[in-house]
Amino acid sequence: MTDSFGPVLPRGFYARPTTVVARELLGKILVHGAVAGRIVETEAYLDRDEQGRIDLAAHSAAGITSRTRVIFGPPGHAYVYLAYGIHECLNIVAEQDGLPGCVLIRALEPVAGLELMRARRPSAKNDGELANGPGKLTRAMGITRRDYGADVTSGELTVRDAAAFASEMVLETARIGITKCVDWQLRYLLQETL
DNA sequence: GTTTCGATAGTCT
DNA sequence: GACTATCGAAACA
Repeated sequence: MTDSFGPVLPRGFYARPTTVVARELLGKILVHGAVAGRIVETEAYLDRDEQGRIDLAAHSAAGITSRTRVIFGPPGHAYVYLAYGIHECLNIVAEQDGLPGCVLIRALEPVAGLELMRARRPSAKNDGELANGPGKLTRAMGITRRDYGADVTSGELTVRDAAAFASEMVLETARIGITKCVDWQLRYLLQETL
């Protein structure tokens, strides 16, 4: 990859526990073609928690289907699904091949290709609203179900390493928009320290 | 400013 | 046949 966005994260980055991958994806740069954004919010969707309880909020809890199969496959691939019949959402598969686990990318700070993002997101009132939600960021970045299963360690859609955040801290909260396992603290966000 | 609600189609039961 | 890992417009305060 010979562009200005920095080194692509290797497969090994993703072949770790989902919670670790979710936390460490914060601050990294998601690149799709000429557009890029800094990841500032993620959620982990697990197989089981530390006490062995099944994560019933995870799509993989339904088992291997045509939709969920990529979640059980090798790490570092994109799981894109349609939410509420309208919005496409991007996840990145974690854990070793054969084990389910993925990280929902919930929000980005636009970094490059702002003009294109604005054109794709006409309802955004300012640049902060271009990608501040899982359905919004896929729209802004041009990510669709065509990217289902895409390898994010090479090609058009990649995640790049970035300098560690200095003035921000990681906040852990409950996940959004689910009805099962609502108290699990698996949402990670970057917050400015004041 | 906050709350409510409809849109809309793929997936699973 | 029911449900959904969301969004944005409209209604209200």
